[in-house]
Amino acid sequence: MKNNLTRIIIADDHLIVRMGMTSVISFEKDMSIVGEAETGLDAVRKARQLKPDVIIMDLMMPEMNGASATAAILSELPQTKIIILTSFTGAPEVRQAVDAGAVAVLDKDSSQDVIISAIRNAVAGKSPSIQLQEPDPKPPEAKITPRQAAVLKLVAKGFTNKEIARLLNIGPESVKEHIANILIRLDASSRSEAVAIAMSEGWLHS
Amino acid sequence: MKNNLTRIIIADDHLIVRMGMTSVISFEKDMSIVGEAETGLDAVRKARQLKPDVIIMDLMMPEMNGASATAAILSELPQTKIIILTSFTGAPEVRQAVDAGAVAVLDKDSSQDVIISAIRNAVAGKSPSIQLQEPDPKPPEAKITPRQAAVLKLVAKGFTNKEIARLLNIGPESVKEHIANILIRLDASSRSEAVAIAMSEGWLHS
DNA sequence: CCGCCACCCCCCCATATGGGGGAAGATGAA
DNA sequence: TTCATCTTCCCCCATATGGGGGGGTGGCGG
Repeated sequence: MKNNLTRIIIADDHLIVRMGMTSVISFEKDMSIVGEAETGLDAVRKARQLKPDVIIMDLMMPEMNGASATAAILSELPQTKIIILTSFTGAPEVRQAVDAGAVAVLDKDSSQDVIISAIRNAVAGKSPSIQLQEPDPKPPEAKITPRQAAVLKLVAKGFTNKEIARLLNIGPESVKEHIANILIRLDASSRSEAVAIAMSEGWLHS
Repeated sequence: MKNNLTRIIIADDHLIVRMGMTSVISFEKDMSIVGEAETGLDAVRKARQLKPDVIIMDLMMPEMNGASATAAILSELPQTKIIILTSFTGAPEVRQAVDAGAVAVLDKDSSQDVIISAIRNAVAGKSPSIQLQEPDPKPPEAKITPRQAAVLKLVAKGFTNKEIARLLNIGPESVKEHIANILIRLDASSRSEAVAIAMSEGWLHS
């Protein structure tokens, strides 16, 4: 590592988060925040102007979300290391951002050490921090089986058992079976409550 | 105002937010952060120990949400000034927190000046910052009526129409009517889908 | 090997649900 | 006032749902 500073842009619509990030990074002598952005679009513009080494990017921002901004920036400045900052490493947008080329995913709960080392790993070219969101790829599976999850997703879309049966190419009785087991596992008394539980746990969506 | 420091607790599950808040407040010589909490329950305990003048409280926290924590703390230490910090001033929990006695609501986007003056207003007994969340009080009501929302919440808990009828002191036929209207308004084909839609829109929860 | 579990299918039946119709009061806007 | 909307309640009926029983397959680990 040369004596160069690691130049960082922090993109987040919350002032507090930007302040916090600045505060965290200010302890590191080899890092410097060269710019801030409040929206995804803003991040793209600032990246073009400042050509930073690292961008710490929030997922949920006005105008353009973090995943889209990541894709846009990397198409122009492919050497930029983009670290996604989110409060929800299980969110579906996280996968999009990673697919778009983000090198790491950081939970907003992360300790100072984790944040700093994620930045260092990013500039060093290592990107093992993506697994941060892999540890729990299937919390649903811990509670319900893949097949049950598939059924539940269709239930959430309002399909009847018969329709679900046709969509999954199984008999309606099997769908009943699956739903009965889902109700037991989730301790729900109806498919509606099961949907509510699953959504509040963040399963479903796709 | 005496020469006393304003003693502040910051309650937020995100380290970054706590760092940011600390950073913002560190510029003010008459304010001091005496404690941090990562959950609502933690906030209650810390408040009991430290008896701060002001608590800056996030709404969305593990174990206990900010609104409940606000109520719990004020029941014990009514003189405490609690300022709600949220990324979503339109959220339904905001109203609960205000009802529970929070003196102000701050958006996480707020500038340093706004945050600091909100704290000063709080300790001075003025609380004009609550109107921040009035602009859009009822996004759900735009789609479904209050009564329908009440019914839908109970549907999400798995109650049958009959049970909902008893809980709301109305006839089961009325519940059917409400649900039928909900299905029309949300363009859903079953109560399960209605629950899924409502939850994905962020209405429900409470 | 055998038990366990996911997955599939079939029967039964009581109840819940969704959809159709109509009606009435209360409120508030046109 | 008339009109729309919300709320409450009533009738009808076909279907979906939830719960119970039974059966079968295949895989995985003790």
